[in-house]
Amino acid sequence: MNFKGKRQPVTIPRAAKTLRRTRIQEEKEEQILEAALDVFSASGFRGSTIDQIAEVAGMSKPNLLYYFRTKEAMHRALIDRVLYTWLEPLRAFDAEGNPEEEIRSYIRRKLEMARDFPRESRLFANEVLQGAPHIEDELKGPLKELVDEKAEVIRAWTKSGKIAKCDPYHLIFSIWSTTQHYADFDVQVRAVLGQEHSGEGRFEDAARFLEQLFIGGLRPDRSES
Amino acid sequence: MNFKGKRQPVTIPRAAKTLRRTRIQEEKEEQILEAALDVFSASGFRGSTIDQIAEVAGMSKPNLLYYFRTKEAMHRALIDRVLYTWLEPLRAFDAEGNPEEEIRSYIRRKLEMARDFPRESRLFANEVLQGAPHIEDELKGPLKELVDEKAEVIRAWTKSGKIAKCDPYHLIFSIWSTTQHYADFDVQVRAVLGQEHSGEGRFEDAARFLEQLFIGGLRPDRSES
DNA sequence: TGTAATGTTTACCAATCGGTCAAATTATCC
DNA sequence: GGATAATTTGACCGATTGGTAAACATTACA
Repeated sequence: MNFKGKRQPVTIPRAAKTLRRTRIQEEKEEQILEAALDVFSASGFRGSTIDQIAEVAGMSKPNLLYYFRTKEAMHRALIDRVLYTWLEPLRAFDAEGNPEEEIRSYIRRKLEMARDFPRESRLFANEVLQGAPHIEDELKGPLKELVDEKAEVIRAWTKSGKIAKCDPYHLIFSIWSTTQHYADFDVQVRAVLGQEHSGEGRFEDAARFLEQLFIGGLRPDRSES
Repeated sequence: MNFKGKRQPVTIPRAAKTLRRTRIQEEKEEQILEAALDVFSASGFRGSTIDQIAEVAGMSKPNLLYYFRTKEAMHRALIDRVLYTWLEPLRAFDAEGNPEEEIRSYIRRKLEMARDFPRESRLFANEVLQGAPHIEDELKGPLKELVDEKAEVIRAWTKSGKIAKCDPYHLIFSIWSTTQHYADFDVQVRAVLGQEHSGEGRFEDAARFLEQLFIGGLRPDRSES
């Protein structure tokens, strides 16, 4: 009551007094981010509206804005929450493991994520495709560092002859693009395969092909001059 | 003067009297589509505004709408114009050619398109990513037919043992995704590679890697049980 | 050169956008 | 149960959206 002015929404004080966090807050923010994921992943940031998100979340627009003060804040919260999870498979890439097996399981994992979390994949795809205006820092920071680290691992493998000599960065790009394709371009994949091949077997087929491609393509057998 | 009502914009009569088509029409429509490509490819359909396009095109909004009556009409005209060109590389896939060489040059061509026409790539990527609401018919029609045809060619190659046994559809998907990645996710690629590797050599590196990957991965050498 | 067709612009519209406000409602805690 | 803080809502705001109307300017062509 010190100031007659506006009471601050909860998401701001949260930083100040970290202790208090209502059950309702927990639930509603969850609800909102879930809806936001639906909408942002389907239309991109600019193409999405707060009203859409509110409708999907089943609450009024001002109510949304009570928890997240702006559309940007929603998007940011979503990105932050999803990014860590999204990089998990790459983080699991183990320098000590068997190269062939590591690559194989990385492909598997990425493909599973494309199957099980297509909205998350599309969220990033939309963002990056449109110039990554909101996640540039994440790309140049944490992402680059992680990739640099893993590229070094791969380079070591190539040097010791465990896999064919190749550019580790482009290898990683290729695994990303081929696997995420099944989430991001799902409509196209379905359209081309037709109904007959659009069942769940689709992902098994893709996994088999990609393993064959990458394992075969990286086999150190012959000298690739 | 027969009707006092609105004069029809040119793009409609065009269908009726195909003969007349002004020099100005030619130029302005070109100008508009060029600007529209800029904007749509950067923000997707829903995220783009007519005002943006008008500004890029250097003309007033009503003037744009004189040539294309709606935002949708612009988008459609753009899609129609670009689609044929975009499928050209796949169309060039030759059943009679040497499999290894055909695949190699298909990769090259797709990669060149990603480098030289990134906006076109992103235009489609945006559209497909957001559920292809405007090009569903094209995907299920012309695209599917072309892919079916070329998949048959590849299948013949695998059966005759010229390349390793593999799913032709997923092979095509993989070539699409890996090559278009360099256009669609350009920002990410740059961010990860850093400035030092973001020069023109980038595409040469990518080409080398992808050829190695696909040629190696499809070599029929050993029996892939 | 005149005039009809074509092209361009200013002013405007209703709908929707992101976001605010104050009042009303509900949960929390003593 | 009452005070207090947290939550929710309807009404609203200025800016922007896609698109229109009609006056005005230019071009093509006889």
